[in-house]
Amino acid sequence: MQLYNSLTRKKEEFIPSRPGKVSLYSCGITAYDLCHIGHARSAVVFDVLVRYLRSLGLDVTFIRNFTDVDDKIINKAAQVGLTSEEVAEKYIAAFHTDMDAIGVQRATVEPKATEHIGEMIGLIEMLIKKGKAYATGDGDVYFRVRSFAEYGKLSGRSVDELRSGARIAPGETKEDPLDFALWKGAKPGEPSWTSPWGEGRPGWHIECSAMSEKYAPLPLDIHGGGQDLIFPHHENEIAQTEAAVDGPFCRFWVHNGFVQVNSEKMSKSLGNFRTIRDILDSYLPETLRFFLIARHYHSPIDFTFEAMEETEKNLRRIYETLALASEEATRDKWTDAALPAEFSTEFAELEKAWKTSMDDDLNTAAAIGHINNLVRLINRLAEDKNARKSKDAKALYTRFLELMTSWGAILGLFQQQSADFLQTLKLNRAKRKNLDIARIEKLMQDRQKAREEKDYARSDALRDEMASMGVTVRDSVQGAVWDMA
RNA sequence: GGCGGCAUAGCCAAGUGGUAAGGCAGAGGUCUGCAAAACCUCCAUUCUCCAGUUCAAAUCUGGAUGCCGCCUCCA
Repeated sequence: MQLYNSLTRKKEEFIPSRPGKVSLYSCGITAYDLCHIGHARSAVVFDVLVRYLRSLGLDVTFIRNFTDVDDKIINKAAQVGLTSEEVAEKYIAAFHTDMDAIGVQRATVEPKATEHIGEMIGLIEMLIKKGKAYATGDGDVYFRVRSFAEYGKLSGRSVDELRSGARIAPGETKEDPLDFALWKGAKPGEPSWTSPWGEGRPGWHIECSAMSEKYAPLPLDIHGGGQDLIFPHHENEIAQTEAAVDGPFCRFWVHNGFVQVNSEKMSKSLGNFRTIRDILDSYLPETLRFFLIARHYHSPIDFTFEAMEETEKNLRRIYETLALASEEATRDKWTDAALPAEFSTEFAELEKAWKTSMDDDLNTAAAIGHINNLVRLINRLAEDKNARKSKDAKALYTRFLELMTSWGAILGLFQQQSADFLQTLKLNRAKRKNLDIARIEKLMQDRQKAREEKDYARSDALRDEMASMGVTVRDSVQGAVWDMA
């Protein structure tokens, strides 16, 4: 498959360096608050990538770390009267709860920074020995940016450009304003570990260098994260690891785009920060997941409730067709009537197109487009009075259900029983619209009675009453059902 | 100021040289007691604008305009 590599700025054929095996490291969260939908997007994107690579028969070692020692955690701990460990533990648990809800699978390894202090110290010592880092004497250790000639190759910046903006803050003892901390001397009350430079704690960037190297042979095949991590975090990881091991750190850098809210960057200061839990209060987890992968992972996406409503309608349409296909496929009698050739021809084309899209830089947006086309094809088949009952139609219904199951297992969608899902979705929407379900059920019964008595004036009046509540009624052979437009 | 990205229908959104996927909304039709759902037809001679390369450009090049991100913590 082709993947867009941020390092080379072009799409490249992805071939694992070790046949059949893939190492993928993705930057996880700093555990100091609830995850927002930006975290959800990043997690979902790499979850789909891992699932897809595995579906290709590759043995993927997926590493997603937790930063559990950091200024933000320390601040939060002081604010709420917990220890840093307690804060980190609480939000790691919240991460798992929320990510489980939206179908993000656990990584192969989920290392925590505090469990790898020894590895980090080892790496820092190696960098000092090579002249790439220096201790200041007051407990801090810095990476000597100018000593790494290729610094800036990922973010497209030159050291000279960066220098013009950087300053040494008062009290800092860096040699150069660009140098970044590998180790920070302990301040009173902060979590700290014993090191050759005294009590202290690691800098942020060194964690990922130490943990990726520990759990995967270098170079990594893929390193992922949000686009905002390109500079300085990923740039610094490259500098640290490559300076230490004198070899390449990672072959493919894959970065997901941002989630914006109403076209603005999501931030706490703007007050448009949306946690996963906020969204799941109103929408089903699968709707959020579908929203996140219905656009290409590389583009910024704009979160709006209108977009969620549209996504939900598309998802419902797909599940309606899954329900239809399941029902059609269980028909008792099948005929020998010939199926018009275009059904199977188009079906085969769409099946191929799905894989082509996924192979093209994980283009889930296009892949979902093909699923929608397949949905229409199945609906059209089920509309055809002759074709729908033919043995060939049975084969297509069955194949459709199989494909949706296997594709859905990659996308993390369409895994529920369609009837259950549709019922759950209906109740979810009814709740969101504050509908009185008991009253609707009563109106439905009254209307059914009126219809049986062929009192259409009354049944239509009852339907109008429901329509004014936003409820639509559908009559079928099995009886009347209600839903919302 | 420096670096990078984006600009496709009413809205969302695929499409990186061969003549515009898909979703939502909308119009007409089939079906239906009437509806709804589904299906069929229609809905961008055109991809922000200008110039260029090419037999051929939404796709490549140059320029203009607009929007966004990063350069400080950030998925």
